[in-house]
Amino acid sequence: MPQVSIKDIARMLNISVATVSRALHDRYDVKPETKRKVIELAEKLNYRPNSHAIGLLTKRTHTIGLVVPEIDNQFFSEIINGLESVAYQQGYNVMIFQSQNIYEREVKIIDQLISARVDGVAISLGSTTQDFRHLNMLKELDIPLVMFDRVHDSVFGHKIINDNFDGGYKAGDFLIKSGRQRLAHIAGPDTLKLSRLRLQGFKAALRDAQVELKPEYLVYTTFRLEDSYQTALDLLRLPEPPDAIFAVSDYVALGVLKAARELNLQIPRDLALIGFSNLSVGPLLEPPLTTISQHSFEMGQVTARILLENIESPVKDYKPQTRIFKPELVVRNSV
Amino acid sequence: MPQVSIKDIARMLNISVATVSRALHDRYDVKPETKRKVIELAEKLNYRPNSHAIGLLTKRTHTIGLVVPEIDNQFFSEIINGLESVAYQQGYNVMIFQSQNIYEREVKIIDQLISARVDGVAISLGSTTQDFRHLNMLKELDIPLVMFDRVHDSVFGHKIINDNFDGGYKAGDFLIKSGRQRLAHIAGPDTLKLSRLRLQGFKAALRDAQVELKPEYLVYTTFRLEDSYQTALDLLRLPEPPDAIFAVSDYVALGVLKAARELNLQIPRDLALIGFSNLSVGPLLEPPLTTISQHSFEMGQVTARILLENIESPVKDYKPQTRIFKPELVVRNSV
DNA sequence: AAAAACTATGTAAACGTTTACGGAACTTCT
DNA sequence: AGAAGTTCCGTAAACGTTTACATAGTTTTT
Repeated sequence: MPQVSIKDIARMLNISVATVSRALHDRYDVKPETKRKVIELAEKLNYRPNSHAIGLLTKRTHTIGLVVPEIDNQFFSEIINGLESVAYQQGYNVMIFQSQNIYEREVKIIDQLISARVDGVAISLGSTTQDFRHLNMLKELDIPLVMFDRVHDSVFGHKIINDNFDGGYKAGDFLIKSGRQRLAHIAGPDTLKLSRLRLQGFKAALRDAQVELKPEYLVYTTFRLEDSYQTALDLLRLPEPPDAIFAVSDYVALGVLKAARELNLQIPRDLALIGFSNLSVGPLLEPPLTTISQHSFEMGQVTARILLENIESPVKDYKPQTRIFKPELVVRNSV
Repeated sequence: MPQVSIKDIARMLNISVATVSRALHDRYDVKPETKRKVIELAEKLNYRPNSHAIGLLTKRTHTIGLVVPEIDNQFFSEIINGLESVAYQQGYNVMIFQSQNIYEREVKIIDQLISARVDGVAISLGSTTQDFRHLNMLKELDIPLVMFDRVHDSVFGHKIINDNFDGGYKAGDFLIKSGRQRLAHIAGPDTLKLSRLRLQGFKAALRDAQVELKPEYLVYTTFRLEDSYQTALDLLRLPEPPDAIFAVSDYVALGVLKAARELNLQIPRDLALIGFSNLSVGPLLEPPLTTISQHSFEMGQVTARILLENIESPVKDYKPQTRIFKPELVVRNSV
C-alpha cells in the first residue's frame, strides 16, 4: 500500500481536495461531520502530508541545514545538541551534514541545502576551505547564514565565536602563575584562525610576564591523534624539554599524555599540561586534565536563536551580528 | 535576488521549459548552441534545481533517514561515518536525527521522514521505545527499514547487530583465564536487549568455568557517567570487593576507573577491568583499557548497503535479513 | 417576501520539474 | 520532386498541497 494523498481521501469520500485540506487543518468553515470523516479516514490510511508539495507551494520548509566538519568530536556534538534543542522547540527540523573538512564535500552540501530550499544554514567551516563563493551565494539567494566556531571574514553571515585569543592567554597566564618557565605550545594548523588566535593569546601572556617562547617550543600538529602524539614525542625528546605544554585542544593533550607516559614523565611533576575544549573524559584521565572550557551547548543555542530570528524576520536584508563567548579556565590536576 | 527557476531561464531565452530541462540534463536532442546558452545562463544565475519539485514528480529523493539515540556517542558516530561513506558513494544523502532516547521524539522523527518521503530509513531504537507501530508503518508504506545495534523482534525490517552474548562471553572468559575469581558485572538497563545479552554471555562463561557469580557482584547502572561512578563505588566498597569487573560499556568503565582511583585501588593489580565498545580514548587511559571492540564503522557500511540494495530493488516486498557481527577482544593493560 | 448574511463546499491556479507525444523545418534518399 | 528520415523544440499533463474566489443552499433580518 503506497503512500496516500489528499486526493485519495477526497475521492473515497466523494468530496473535493480543498475540503479535505481544510478539514485536516481544522478550519472553521468545514462541517464537523465532514471534519470527523476526513480525520478518521486519514488516520486509518496513515496519511502523512507530503512535505515536498508543501515546500514547493509555500517556499518554506521549516528546516535548517547544519554543517559541521565532523560529528565524532564532542565539541561539535554538544553544539548540535544546543542548536537542536532550540530549533525543535520552535518547530524546525535540523538536517545535519558532515564536511569531513573536505572542501569539495562542503560545496556539494551547500548545493544540496540550496536545492532542498532550507530556510537557513548554520556552518562551521572546514579547515581546508579557502574559496568562499559557495557560502556567499547563500546571501544572494536570501538564505540566512550563521557561522559558528570556524568562521571567516570574507563570508557574509552572522558569527558565533569563542574568544580564542583570550583562551590562549588564560592558558599561558595560568601556566606561568603556577611557576613554570619553559613553556611550549602545540598549535593547530596555521590555516585555522582558532589556532592562530590561541597561539597569539598564549604569546601575549608570555610577553606580559616577560617569559621567553623558545622557537623550538612552538610546534604544529593536526588534530589526528597519531600526529599529536608524534609531535609531542619529538617535543619532549628535545635536549632541554619544556616543563609545561599548552595543547591547542584536549584531543591533542591526549596525545601529549600518551607521549609523556611513554617517556616516563610524570604529570604534573615533570610536565604541566593544559588542553582546550573540556572533553567529558578530561576529569577521568590520570591526572585529570586542566583545560579551557568553551560554552559549546550555549553556542549552539545562540546559533539557532540568531538564525531563527533572521529566518522569521520579514526583511530579507540583514546586518551580520557577531557573538563572542569567553572561554573559562577549568583547573584540575594536570598543572 | 530570490531563487531562479527553470521557468525564469526559459523566459529569458525565449524557449520552453522543456528545452531548458533537456539542456541541463545534456540530452542528445538539443542543439549545442542552445545547450551552451542555457548552461551559461544557469551558471550565471546560480540556478539550483528545486529538489521538492523533483521529489514530488519522481517520488524519489535519493535521501535516507538515519535515526540514532544520540550522536555524542562514539559508537554511533562511527556507524554514521560508515553509513555515510557508502551512501555518498552511491549518490544518496543522509539526514541524521537524534531521538535522545525519547519515545515521542522518535515517533515524530519517523513521521517527518515519511513526510519527507525519504527512500529508506536506518534506525537504532531508543531505549524507552516499547510500542512499534510507528516503525511497522514504514512497511505498510513500502519504505525499507534497517535497524542496527538496538533492534526489536516485533518490528519488520532488516537487522544489523552485534553478537552481544559472544562479547559478554569473551569478557568473562578472558577475566577467568587471567586468573581472577571474584568476578563482577556492571550491567546496563535491563530493558535493553544488549544489556541482557552481554550479561547472559558473561554468566555463560562463568558457568562453563564453574566460577560462581555472587548476587551482590551483579549490579545495574545507566549510561550516565555519574551513575556508573556511584555504582562502581558501592561495588568496590563491599566487605569483600570483586577483583575483576566487566563493565557493560567503556563509558561505564570510565566511571569504574574514577571510583577505583578514589579508593586507591590499583588497576590491574587490585582490580582487573574490561569494558565494551573500544572508545578511542581507551588506549590513552591509565592503564590502557582492555575492551571488547565492535565493528562500528563496518556495521554502518553494511547497514547502508543492505538499505540501498533494498531501495534500488524493483520488488517492494522483501525478506528481512539479519547480519551478526562478532565482537573482538582488545587486550591492553587493565587486566 | 425580498434582501442580507452566513454556512459549507467546489473550482482552479500555482509552486518547479520531467517527459511522452507531436510536429515543424531541414536534410538525404530514390 | 516526392518520400523518408533526422534534428530540434514546444505542448501539456502530472506530482500533492494550499488558498483566493465563486456559489449553492440555508438562515436571519427588515
